[in-house]
Amino acid sequence: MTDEKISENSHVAGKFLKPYNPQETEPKIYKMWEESGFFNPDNLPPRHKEKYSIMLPPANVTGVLHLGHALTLTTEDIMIRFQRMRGKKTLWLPGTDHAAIATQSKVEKIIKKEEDKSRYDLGREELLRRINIFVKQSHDTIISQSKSMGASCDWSREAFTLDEKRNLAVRTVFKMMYDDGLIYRGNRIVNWDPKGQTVISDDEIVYEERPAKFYTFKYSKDFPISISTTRPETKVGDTAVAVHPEDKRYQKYIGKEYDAVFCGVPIHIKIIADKSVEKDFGTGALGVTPAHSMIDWEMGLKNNLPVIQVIDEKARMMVGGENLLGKKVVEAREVIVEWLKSEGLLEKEEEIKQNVSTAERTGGIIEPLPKLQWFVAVNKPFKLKNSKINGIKNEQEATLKEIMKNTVQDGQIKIIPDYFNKTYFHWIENLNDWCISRQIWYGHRIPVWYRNESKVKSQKSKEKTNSNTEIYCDIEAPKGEGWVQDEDTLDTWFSSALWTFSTLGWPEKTKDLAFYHPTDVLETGYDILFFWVARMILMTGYALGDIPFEKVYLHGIIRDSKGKKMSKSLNNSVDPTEIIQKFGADACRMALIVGNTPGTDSKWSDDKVKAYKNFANKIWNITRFILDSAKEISYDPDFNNFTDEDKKLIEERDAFVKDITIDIEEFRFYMAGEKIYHYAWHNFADIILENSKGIFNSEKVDVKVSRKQFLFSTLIIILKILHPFMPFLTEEIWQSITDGKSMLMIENWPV
RNA sequence: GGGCGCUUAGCUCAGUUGGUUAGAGCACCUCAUUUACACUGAGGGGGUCAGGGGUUCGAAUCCCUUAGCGCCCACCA
Repeated sequence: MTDEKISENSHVAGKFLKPYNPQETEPKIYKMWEESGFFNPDNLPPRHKEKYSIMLPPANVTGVLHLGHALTLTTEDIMIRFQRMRGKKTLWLPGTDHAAIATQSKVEKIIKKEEDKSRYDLGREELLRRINIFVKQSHDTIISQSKSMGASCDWSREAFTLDEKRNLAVRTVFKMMYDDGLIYRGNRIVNWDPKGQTVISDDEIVYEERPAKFYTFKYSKDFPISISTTRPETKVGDTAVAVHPEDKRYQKYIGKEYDAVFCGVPIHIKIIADKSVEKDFGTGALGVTPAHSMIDWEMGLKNNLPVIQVIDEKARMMVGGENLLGKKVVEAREVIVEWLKSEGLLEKEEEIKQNVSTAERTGGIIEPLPKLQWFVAVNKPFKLKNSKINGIKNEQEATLKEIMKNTVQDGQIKIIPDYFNKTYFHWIENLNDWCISRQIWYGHRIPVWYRNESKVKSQKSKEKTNSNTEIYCDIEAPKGEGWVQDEDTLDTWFSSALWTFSTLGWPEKTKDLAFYHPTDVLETGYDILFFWVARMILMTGYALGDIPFEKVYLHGIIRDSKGKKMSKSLNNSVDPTEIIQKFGADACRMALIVGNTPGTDSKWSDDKVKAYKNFANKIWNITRFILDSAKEISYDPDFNNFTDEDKKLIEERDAFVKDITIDIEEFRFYMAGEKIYHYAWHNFADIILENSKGIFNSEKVDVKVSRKQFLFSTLIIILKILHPFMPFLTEEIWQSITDGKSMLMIENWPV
């Protein structure tokens, strides 16, 4: 303690006669912080030298803040405020995410409901205009809510995943990867979402268990082998039947070819052998539909089978007579089953449970379709430039998968809690090429232009570029006539994957980039470990040859009091704004942090918040007591003549402060918060303050002075160590007792 | 099918890498009340640490095993 002054003005103590009022205090304090400029590291006093940086996970601009955001904001604000007080030059860079599919489908839904119009009725330009209006509102709500949580972000550096600078970063990385052969255009089976009318990546699929019927039948009366399927409607697109090469029942048929008319559609079937067929499943024979199944597609490639697409982008039949053509797949299924029955071909109909793939954002049932799309190759070697990645030398050949693996394997990036390493590696092992193109309009347009392309998109069954097509990929559009830009946009995670460095101005070589990157910690929910964290490691490793962050702190999901995930459909969401209104942001923050260990889900209860609201008032009254008692003694920061009893208390207190400092350094916020609560209330207030009453009533001046000085200095320490957790309350008290001469936010941490 | 995690007081959870008698908050019970604070204080009850086995001087903690719960990945047509 050096320069703190505690005011002795009587009006100061008077203010504490009323209970603490967070609603009145918080906006006022936040305004003061913002006006001080200290959220921006450039404005911090000279003692702040060493950098400490965190990039806030950009919130989706799809609506309002929920408790998950509140937890992110609180946890990161604790880290930032703690490090700022310890003298670090702290940058906490905020922003928002355009969340391509999520945002577009949300706006589309609104337009559909209000005007009964689709995006095609509006057209690309008008839809984007509407989305931008929605996004602006959504953004403003999110920012003001983040501020009400007390977040000490540097708003002057705020970024958006779809603003101009981030768009330049996206185009630059795309071009680099294209030139390195890591981004390629390929025709293959992709996950088509008929509801969202776009392709999605493997990670955006959610499996739902549903009952299904498993049919066993023959294509025709004279076809020798029975097959089984849950999707008879796709069988009009079959071009082979696959059996296991060692299956004695079917060996004699391998290589033979048959013609049949299946529900009015002529089909030509070749019998092939493939080891991936399980002899004991179903009939042991598999009808191969290369156009509508991932596995069948691969078999088709190996065996050079024709690919016949029979289902279109709207999940309707593209072949057959009146009974089939144009029908939705579910209806077509019934038609075919009826036909099988009437022809006496259906042998068995079983009830089974099946995992249906659905689109995460729209809920649409995924229809695997062959399409020409853009991919990032994760297993293709390239020369890594400027490598600082462990185990990969500069200019050495490496794959993106290796970058993701090496950085975490050798502890260059540390994941907290560490058991998520296993989940992470497991994911990488199963990772396939990343489909990055989306058929939606809101997002980063793919920086590729075509000339002489013969209506690639309209030919539904054969998506290929004709041989005359010229392809041009660059950061800017090509000069010359006749170039048409790719219609598609990029997966939203492509741009958020660049977040740690695009926010710092890359590809420009900015001072910020040199100073603040790599960032210190990435704090986010474990549910986006794959979507985001892994992709950031991939992209940063590729573009900068470096890690994006040194530590990954994964928090759990906040569930409702019964342990259910909060969701709009269940109507069990808790609005942080309401909690702040009722209990104050500080109380909300404490409730989110205490008892919440990393990687573990926690249950929300208003009772918990109430307890911390009471705690805020307790601190308030502790201050009042100290200011009110033994008023004749004023604070002397240099006082040193403590009684033995007080020396012991100081020793205890200082040991406690060291202890919680280590807890915070080692990311045990849940524990530090609880310990501070316990020390302040049940040790300092209940024991020490109670005991002081007797001392202040006595006539021993030395003892009184010693105790009063101890109480003063301990109050200061409690305010400081509690500040990262309850910034508003502590700053408000600080402002009062120092008469506004300094700011707690940038005070020295007491050890 | 593969992987991860959880099971500790009525409830929600800690337990820092094995070390006195297992902790906290909330809830509950008793008492106190012109008290800094009722957004309060003093005290109290309550646990075979999921079950079983093992390692150890010593286990909630390490190993094996059984049961239940939850999550992630794969997607058998």
